[in-house]
Amino acid sequence: MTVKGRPRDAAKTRQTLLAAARRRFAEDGYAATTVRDIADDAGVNVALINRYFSSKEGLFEACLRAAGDDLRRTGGDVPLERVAEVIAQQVTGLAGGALPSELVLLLRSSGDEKADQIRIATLRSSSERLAALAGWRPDHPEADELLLRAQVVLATAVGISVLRSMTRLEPLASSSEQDLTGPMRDVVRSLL
Amino acid sequence: MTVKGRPRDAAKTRQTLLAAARRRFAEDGYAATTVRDIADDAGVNVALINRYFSSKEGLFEACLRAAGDDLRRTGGDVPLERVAEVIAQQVTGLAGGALPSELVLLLRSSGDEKADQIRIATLRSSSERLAALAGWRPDHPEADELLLRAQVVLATAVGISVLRSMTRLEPLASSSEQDLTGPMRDVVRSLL
DNA sequence: GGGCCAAGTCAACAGTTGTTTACCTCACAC
DNA sequence: GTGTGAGGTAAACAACTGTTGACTTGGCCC
Repeated sequence: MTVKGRPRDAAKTRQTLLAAARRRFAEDGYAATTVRDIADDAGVNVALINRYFSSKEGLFEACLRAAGDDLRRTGGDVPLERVAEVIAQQVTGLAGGALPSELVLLLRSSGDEKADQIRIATLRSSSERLAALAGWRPDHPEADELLLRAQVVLATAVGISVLRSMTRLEPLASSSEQDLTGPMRDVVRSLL
Repeated sequence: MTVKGRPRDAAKTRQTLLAAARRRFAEDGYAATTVRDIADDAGVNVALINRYFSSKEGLFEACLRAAGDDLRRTGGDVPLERVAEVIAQQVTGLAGGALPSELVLLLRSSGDEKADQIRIATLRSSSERLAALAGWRPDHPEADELLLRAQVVLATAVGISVLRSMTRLEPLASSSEQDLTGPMRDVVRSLL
């Protein structure tokens, strides 16, 4: 039942599956998402998940890796003064197209060890890059305190993303990038 | 196979199940948690879940209600100056005994409509109480902006709880109530 | 002390899940 | 044209899940 007009293309099919999986995993979580859901969204046969990603776990790890890459791309050396607006943009999801914020997916857990390592490595590097903008260096005497503050900034971004995607808490859920830039600027200024 | 020494006591069994469920649902999420897991943790037969809570969904709703009640108890009229330390206490889990922070459970979703209503009602009242401390009134001209700022404070608390419980991001994951009070005070001051 | 009912147990059910296996079919090289 | 291999499909599997109904057991009242 190959879709007419779309030729057989392994790479494209793989990417379609990955995109569908990222959305499902981010929105519904790992356990609540069925491989059949993902395959149906992608308009593709279930068995192809195991063919291209070995297992549901493998697909999930690929999603985490992709989200981590996107996040690294987004935060590629931004000056401290613009951090607030980049975060506001990130959490409102205007960054990566129609996909929900990568931060939400990064928090989903499958219970698998390898997936956990990807997740934590991504979050750690994010918080360190953030701290570095405020002068953080690993060997600085009060390094931990500054890193903790950067992680609280990250936590704010995570919290907003999560509240926006898992609840309909108004006015936060419908707030625009512009609405959030002001508050975020205050948070960043007060912490870093 | 009733445990020797523990007499038959419906109320106690119900509470034991509820406590086990709250921990499991908060730590692993709704879909990843099995009713058999909960029953085993509670040292009780699986069928009792359906007897006392009608269904897995019913048990989950009871958990959300209980977490909401605890949260309301915690935040019972605190002056604005002490909000930061109460939040620091809440997210480090020192408040409700050995249970993980209620905020994490409040974010777990089962896909059920009724559960979603409980969740959002709790979060909404929390953010409104927070905003009210900063002078918020529903009919005030810039009510929405202030409420949004209060929800960003709530988001910070949620983000910290989530990052602490779902990752081992250091130094945030091992930070103490004292470590977090300073940063939280800065956040609250800058937003409210 | 014997009945009675709530508290707790057990086994089986029907549906769903991730995964595998054998099979089909399209596009292209020759 | 025809064979060939990669891309895609279908059906079945075994394990697991929430739920149910018939059953047993313990403690209290008369």
